[in-house]
Parts: sequence; C-alpha cells; structure tokens
Amino acid sequence: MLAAERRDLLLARLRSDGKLVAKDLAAELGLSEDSIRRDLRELAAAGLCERVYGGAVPASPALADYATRRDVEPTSKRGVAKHAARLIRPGSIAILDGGTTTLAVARALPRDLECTVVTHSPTIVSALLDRPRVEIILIGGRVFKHSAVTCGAAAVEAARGISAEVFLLGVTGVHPIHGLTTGDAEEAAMKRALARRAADTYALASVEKLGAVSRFEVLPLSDIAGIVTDGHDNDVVNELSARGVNMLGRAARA
Amino acid sequence: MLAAERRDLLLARLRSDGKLVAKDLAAELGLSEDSIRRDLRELAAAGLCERVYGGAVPASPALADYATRRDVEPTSKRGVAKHAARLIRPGSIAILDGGTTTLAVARALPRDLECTVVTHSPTIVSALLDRPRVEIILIGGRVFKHSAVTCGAAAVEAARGISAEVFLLGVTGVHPIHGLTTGDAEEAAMKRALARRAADTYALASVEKLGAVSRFEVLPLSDIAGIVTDGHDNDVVNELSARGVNMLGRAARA
DNA sequence: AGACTACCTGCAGAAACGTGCAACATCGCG
DNA sequence: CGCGATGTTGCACGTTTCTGCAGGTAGTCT
Repeated sequence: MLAAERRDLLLARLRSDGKLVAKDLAAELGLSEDSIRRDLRELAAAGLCERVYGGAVPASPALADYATRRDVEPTSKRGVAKHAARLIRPGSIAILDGGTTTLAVARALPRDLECTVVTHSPTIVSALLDRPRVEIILIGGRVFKHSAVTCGAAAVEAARGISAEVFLLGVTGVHPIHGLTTGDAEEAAMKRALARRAADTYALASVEKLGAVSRFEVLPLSDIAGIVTDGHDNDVVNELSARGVNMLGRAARA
Repeated sequence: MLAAERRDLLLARLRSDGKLVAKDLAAELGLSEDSIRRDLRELAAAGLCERVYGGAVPASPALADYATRRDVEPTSKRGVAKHAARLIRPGSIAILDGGTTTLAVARALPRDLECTVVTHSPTIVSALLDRPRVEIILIGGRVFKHSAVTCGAAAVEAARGISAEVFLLGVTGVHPIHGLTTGDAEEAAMKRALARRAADTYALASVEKLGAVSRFEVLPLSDIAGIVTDGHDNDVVNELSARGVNMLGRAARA
C-alpha cells in the first residue's frame, strides 16, 4: 500500500464513517499507530481533517456534510452529554433524538447500563451496538439525509406505539422568547411526535445553541421538563432560569 | 517494447487500478525501476498523473477515490457486489438486506443512480447517505445487535407496506440441497418477510458461502430468481446450475 | 490520585528518489 | 559505408522520505 493511497483511504473513511480511530486503522492496515498518526497530523495540517484524541474527524463541510457536524466540538459537548446520560435511569425507556449532541449522550452511557433506547437515528443505533444490556428500538421511515434520521408520516406513525420515561431532544436554537427551534419543518414535526410519547422531555443545548434561533419552532419552553447545558455565567442561562426553566448540567451550579 | 508504448501502458494501468507501484511495474516489464520512474516523472510533468512516494496515482482524484474504496473490500466480495449492483435498475425500488456483502453492494452503486432503497440495516443507510438521488426507506423495529439489523414483529409489520422490484438477500450458507441458510431464526424470518415484498429475490454468495450450511433455512432455492456469486469452476456452482438455479456473476461465464 | 492510553520527539534502518555517467542502439548526413 | 548526434537504458552515488521503536509528556478514565 502506497503512503499516498493510505491517506486517501483515511479521508474516504472519514467521509463514510464521520470519524476515524487511529488504533483501529493501524490494526486494519497492519502498520503502526505512529504512521497513522503521522498521516492524520499531515492531513490536519493541510486542513483536510481535524485531530481529536484517539483519531480524527472530518473537517471540510463539502466533503462530509453530516459527518462533519457530528463531532464539531467533541470536548464542549461531552459535558452536556455526561449530564444528560444521567437522566436515563437503569431499567427505564428513553427516546434519543438524532444529532451530534444526542450521539455524544449515547456514547456517554455507562457500558453496563440496562435500559431501552428508542431512536429514529441509525447513527445512534451504531453507537449503542456495543452496549450489551441496552435494548434498541429503531423507528423506521423515510430517511432525511441532511441529518440522517427518519421522519415523515411513516416515522410519526411508528412512534405512536412508544411510551417512554424521558425524551432527550436535540435542537439548534434555545431562546428565552422563541423557545426551542430547529432548521427543518419535517424534523420539527418528528421531534414533537417523539416528545408526545415521553413523560418528560429534556432539551440538550451545548453552549453555541444558547440564544440562537432557527427557523422552525419545535416546542415552547413551557412544554419541557428542563434544559441540559454546559453554558455558565451566561445571560441566556440566567434569563431562562429567571423564567422558571429548569436548568441542568454545569449551569445548575451557577 | 517502445518507450511510448510503455507510457500508454502505465496510464492504462493507472486508470484501471487507480494506482501504480514503480517496483512492481519494473518487475513486470523486466526493466529497471529507474526507467519506470523516468516515465512517471515525464507523465507527471505533462499533468497526466501525480507522483507519490513508491509510484504514482491518476491525476484525476475521482478515479483514485474509487480505486481506494475498491481496495478496502475483499476481492471476493467486490465481484459479487459489482454484479449485484447492476440488478438495481435506475428508477426502481430495491430492498437491501443487512450484512457485509450487501454493504459492499451499497458502496458499489453508481454515485448518480436514482432509485429507492429499502433496508432494515442502519449500516446500509450510512453507506447511502452520500448518494444524492437515492431515496432511503429504513424499516424500524427491535435492533438485533449481532448483525445490526432490525427484526422482530414490528419490523415484519413495517415491511408489509413495501413493494419492490428486487430484494438482494445476504445469507451465510448456499447449498444445492439445503438451500439458503443463516445463523439466526429471527433473522431468517425477517429475510423471508422481505423476500415476500419483492418481485424477484437474488441471493448474494461470495465464494466462502458456497456449499456452506447454517442452522436456519431462509428460503428454498426454488423461491429465488437467482444467485450472484464470483465462484467459478466450482462443484457447488455446477450442481446449482444443473438443478436449474439461475447463476449470475462470474459463474455465469463458466 | 493512579493507571492507562494517546501523543510527540528523536533516532536508526530501509526503501525510494534524483543525478551524473557510461554503454548501447538508432538515426541522419556526408 | 563511416561518423557523430541523439536518445534510451542501467548502474552508482549521495540524498530524501518513510516507518517503527524508545522515551518522555500530556490527556483521559476510574
């Protein structure tokens, strides 16, 4: 295998998987991790990928539309994910929305947690495959490519049979006045359908979402049980608190 | 061999393989690596290829990308996938089973193919996300972790609404007497349910599956439209043919 | 806080590279 | 036919690049 060929392979893998683990690739290609890391360092220097601890994620939006957003802020999202994961109690049934933040939640679940996860995101399913005690229910339907989740009439219909304790909702905007918003009407409807199937809905908001407003409203703030965020000393957090919204995560300590 | 003739050969090799190793070509043509390198230097100067350490790659990145991906798949599966991909006609609706072989088929689909793919495999969905003109329908249900597909009552129920031209079926065993078999009863039932929803079912059998028998029968050979395989000069292939099974792929030439 | 993993740096062997040179064939011109 | 010019090929040499390993550092998980 040529070195240049290997670089292409790494980039192709980044495109298709949205991430890359140096150790795995080294084993797969039969060479040392050092070489893989060297390649990743160079690709990153050329702006073709972004290095993260353990491997790399795509960098160029043109190359990886969905996959890029998937790990945009690995570290900042981890805090939200860690707190949100605690909302899923052992033995309970939880609905996980699609998106980068909920994906981080799936990864943050304890390895031996026993529970049932319902999701409309194939990506979430992949992340949970190695959890032996997690039962996974996938909601089928037409796949909405932009964010790699199912939506549409069939998906809403399939969701009707579900009853869950919590729904962890991902949005692109959290605003004191405009509420919870996202960029696509179809997705917003799907999120609402899922929220109706859970006793408590918690919105996940990594720091860049706070104060942002997208085009389509998902739910008003009064309809959710709380917001998990890692923002702190933040005007938006304070205002949400003042309006009686239950703030969880790092913000709870502020 | 004329020098110009050799250059053409090098370019042809670059086109077909997506790469070229100077050392190999020198051995193959029976001349020194220096000559090959000299040729490559000139071709690169003319913009006809790109030099890399160890050899060269085509000037057009698209070709190299395709070749790289091709290398990742084991060769035996590649042949099967290539032939099977042709069974999905533009504009048609196809059901893709889960498994590594059907995953290879998804990757082998032309980038601009317009069609609808129905699948119960989240992995297949991921592989098809970058095909802009492929509509993806995901069948939901309980996720069977071992092979990362949905099955169970809900999945069978969801499959009922589907009608497709072809179903590309992955199995672990293809045997002249025992028919098509797989290792899990639940999966076998799901595969049967999918087969009922398609006009024609084709089984995909990379060479190691030929003659193998697993524990649970999926379908008898009489229920399928054909078997796509790359086996050839093979007792099992000959016997299947003798029994009237339509053999496609490399075996068709035998 | 401790164990663990991933990371970077420097180093050494191996492989590939480019350059200069000599040997050989081919061709054009007298 | 003779002779030089031109071009191609292989070899030798020094240089660059790649790769894996060792050692020390930093980041992560429990």
